[in-house]
Amino acid sequence: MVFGVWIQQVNEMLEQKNPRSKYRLKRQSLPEALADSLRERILNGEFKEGEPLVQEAIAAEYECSRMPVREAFRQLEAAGLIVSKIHKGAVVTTLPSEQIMELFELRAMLECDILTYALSRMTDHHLDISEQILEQLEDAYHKRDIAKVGALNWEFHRSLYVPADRIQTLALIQGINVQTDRYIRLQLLLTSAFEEAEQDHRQILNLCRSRDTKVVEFMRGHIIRAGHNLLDALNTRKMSGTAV
Amino acid sequence: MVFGVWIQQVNEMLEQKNPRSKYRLKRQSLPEALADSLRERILNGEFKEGEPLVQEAIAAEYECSRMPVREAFRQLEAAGLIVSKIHKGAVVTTLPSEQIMELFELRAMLECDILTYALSRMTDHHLDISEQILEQLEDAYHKRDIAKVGALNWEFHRSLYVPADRIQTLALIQGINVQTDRYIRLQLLLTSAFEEAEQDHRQILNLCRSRDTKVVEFMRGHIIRAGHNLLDALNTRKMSGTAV
DNA sequence: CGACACCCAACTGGATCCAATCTACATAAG
DNA sequence: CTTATGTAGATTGGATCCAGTTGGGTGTCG
Repeated sequence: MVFGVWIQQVNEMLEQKNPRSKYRLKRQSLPEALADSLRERILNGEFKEGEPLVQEAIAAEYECSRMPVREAFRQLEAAGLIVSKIHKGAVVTTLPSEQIMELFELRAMLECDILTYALSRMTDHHLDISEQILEQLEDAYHKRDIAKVGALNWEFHRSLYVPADRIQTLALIQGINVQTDRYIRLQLLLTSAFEEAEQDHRQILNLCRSRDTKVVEFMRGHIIRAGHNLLDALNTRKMSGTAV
Repeated sequence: MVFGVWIQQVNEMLEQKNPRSKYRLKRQSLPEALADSLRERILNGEFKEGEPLVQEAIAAEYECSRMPVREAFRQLEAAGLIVSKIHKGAVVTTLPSEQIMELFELRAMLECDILTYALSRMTDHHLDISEQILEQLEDAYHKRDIAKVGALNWEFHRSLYVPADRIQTLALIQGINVQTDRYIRLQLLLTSAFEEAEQDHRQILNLCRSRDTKVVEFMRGHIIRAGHNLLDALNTRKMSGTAV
């Protein structure tokens, strides 16, 4: 299970609720920082599917020894981003398309569930924050900043779920989103199908503002459609024989 | 997210489907073996909630250096069984009861979903395997072998879901089950409420044999009830002031 | 008597070194 | 010419060593 580390993050977020000290400095060990950086690079497609990750090369890049790299690899492996075989090294995970769709279906199920909880607990303050994120997201999208769009897309979804106060569910969803993000960012490169998602987001926020329970089913459609669009994009890419 | 490592396991299982070589020797590195062993010990309650895990002590126990221990810790942390703070070491995770119930609710949702997929694909062969596991489970239960009951309980559930061929979902469920197992085993020590679950299991298997879709809702009740029973047991224990 | 500073022991974090294993290429036998 | 085998380079796995941080205990000063 990939979500232990997210639980910790979520917990840290929630600790901020009672802001005994306003300033929290985030301290992370080198392996964690490395894992963050490598995760981002995988998500951005810098390391492509099936590409081997060599410990020594990474260590050299970050100017550290191989040890923290090894620990970071364990984290990424637990997150499902890489698989490592004994004495043969690590490679970036490759998912068959059925499993990609399965991930989107899982997201649909879990995110609809948590959204139901969240809807009745949302305050206007929550919604303002979501709107703020959405504006940043739209901005990033128009600037074609893929990495930022990927990150903010999740931030927006997440902001809608926080009021539910369902820590385990949120951690689980975050773990799945990390995986789907890879493909969403890939899709952003390939197609312009994200336009549609942009409009969905506005609609979702509006429905939330009026506390309309129809938003749950709309969200399900939003996620499932995103999955289908992605698979279409991947298939046409495969058809046209473009290299990864 | 905790489920990357499970995905690998599940994939290895499925690889056996095309048995190019009948004999597969499982080779795991020391960190993996350590993680397995430590996970089992945490699940069995040998390391209790909040108890610190000292790298050096573990390393001495297993007669190895601290390095594989550190990597094993990363895995356990990703699985949500321990949390480690920088320069302060690792402690066994403590979950508030709302989060425990949340885990059971997640299981209910995910396991019902996958069971729906599995039901239409089950063969008699699958069911025979499940029955076999169930018999072992009943046997272990009558012998009061807590660890074995915990493991076989999951094996039984799992065997019902395998036909669904939903790898990601199964991996996710497995990750959650690892966490709930801790408390299920604790409950086995405290109460005799598992009798009820035993009968449930027979009922579930019978409904599966007749491919009755009512089994899905029955499963939901089975899991949710297990969660409630567990919380009751935990509360009465807390009331009576018994130490962990 | 209490508060603050300092110091020391225990532990974790990271680097370097050595051993085990895999891959690829070359070489030899059929 | 094909296939099997042996060997060298590369890469991972594990152990040992050193540095940095934490927390508690002691001593000193107000």
